Amino acid sequence: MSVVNLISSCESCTRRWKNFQHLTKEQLNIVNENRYEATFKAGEIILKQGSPTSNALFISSGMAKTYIEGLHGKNFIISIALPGRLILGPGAYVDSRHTYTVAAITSVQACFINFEIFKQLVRVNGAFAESLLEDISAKSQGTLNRMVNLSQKKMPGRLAEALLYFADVVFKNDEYEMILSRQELGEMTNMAKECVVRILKELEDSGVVYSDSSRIKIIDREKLIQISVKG
Amino acid sequence: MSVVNLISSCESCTRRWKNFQHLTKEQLNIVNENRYEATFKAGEIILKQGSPTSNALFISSGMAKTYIEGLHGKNFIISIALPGRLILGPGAYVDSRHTYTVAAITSVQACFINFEIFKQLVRVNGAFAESLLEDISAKSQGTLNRMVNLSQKKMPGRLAEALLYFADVVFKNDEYEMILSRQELGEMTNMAKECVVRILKELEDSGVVYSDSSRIKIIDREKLIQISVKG
DNA sequence: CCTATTAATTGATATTTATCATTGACAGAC
DNA sequence: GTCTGTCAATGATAAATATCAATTAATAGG
Repeated sequence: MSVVNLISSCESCTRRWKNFQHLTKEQLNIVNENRYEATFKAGEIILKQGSPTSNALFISSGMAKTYIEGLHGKNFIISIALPGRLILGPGAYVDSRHTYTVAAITSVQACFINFEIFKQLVRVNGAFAESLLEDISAKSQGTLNRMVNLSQKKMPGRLAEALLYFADVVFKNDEYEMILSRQELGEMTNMAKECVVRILKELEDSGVVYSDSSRIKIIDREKLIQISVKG
Repeated sequence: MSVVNLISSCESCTRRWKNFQHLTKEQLNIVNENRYEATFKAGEIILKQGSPTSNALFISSGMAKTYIEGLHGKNFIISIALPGRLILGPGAYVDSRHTYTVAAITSVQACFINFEIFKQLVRVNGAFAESLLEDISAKSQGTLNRMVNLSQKKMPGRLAEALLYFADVVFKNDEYEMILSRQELGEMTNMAKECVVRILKELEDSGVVYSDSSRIKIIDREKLIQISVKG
């Protein structure tokens, strides 16, 4: 990993976290002086579950997966980490440990911000603190929603949900490169990889999506939403 | 529900949320002046999912269940709400709606605190804000952990986990009154009620717990933990 | 271009879990 | 006390999902 800073300053950064708008110019400067950049190749681990939360992470380009290393060596993929979003597990405010691992899917340019500095800014800036609460709350609500869905929906519903997540959140397009393997798609939807293949095929046979091993195209969005919602 | 305040003030309250220690005397006074108490009978709904988060909730006595009303009328029990803990779903900072319903299991004395006031205190008091972040983060981490466990553990592991939750968190005792029905225990562990019955019987047959319909006694804690951890 | 390796696919089968139907136990209403 | 409804328990069965084994595609190195 290289350590050259490619972004000249937070102030001019186009991928800047929107919550930084609540900081004063001086405070943003403090952030800028306490960050460092690094680039990672696809497959490399950016943050490791259990390691100390010495930094908050942002991605300036590329994509990563965040996942919990669970029982019997089985992973559980939580989300796709994208540019412009704060990547900071709840452990930062619980046991000062990363709750999940973050691994690069594509080549990734990452920006690390000293967490003690970050935390200090939260303490002194009420609006910033509130915006962090909003960010964390949104993630927490997402997790609760996800937990209920994983519990109550059957496989087609869970997979449909994941396909829509990629279309709506990750790529903002109904046709996209499937950056996860079938195995990983299973780790995200709690399915065996063989089941992912089969249900994907069912969705294709019924004309809802087109899929080859590396590409997904949503053909009948309404129907896919219906499958996702009905469970 | 009655509206007589039984607790004279926050300052003297023995069930006070520990995070209030970060407030000044004046700030605690503001809280005190913007709260109201109410009592609920077993079965009554204290907060309804989807309704506006006009208040943060605390329970001064009794127990309640918090649950999400999910698909096809199926509930998902998130936790047992206990005295001394903040009950505020993430929706408060997302869409100003309660993320889950809270219903009294026993007779409950509740204390409602105006959420706008609460939020204002978060804005002006950095230490209080940080303590709220810690509280919310702990819950969020718990949810993530729960989601992974529900996904990766089989029924015996999930049920064992719930039994230990009651022993360790709710009652702090290895013998306790099972306040949830088999149906509800299933809503907590994502199992059909019949399966709860069967696995409870298996645990009893193997000498791990004693159970009758209303009581649980953990006999072999080590083995129960092992079942819970191994999944 | 060929080969080694990994990922995707497929079919057969086993396991896990849910549903259905029925019976028994218990608690509150009258 | 008896009725009545709800919850618990049990057995039989069905549905959902995982695993295993084998084959085929895709891909990265040499």
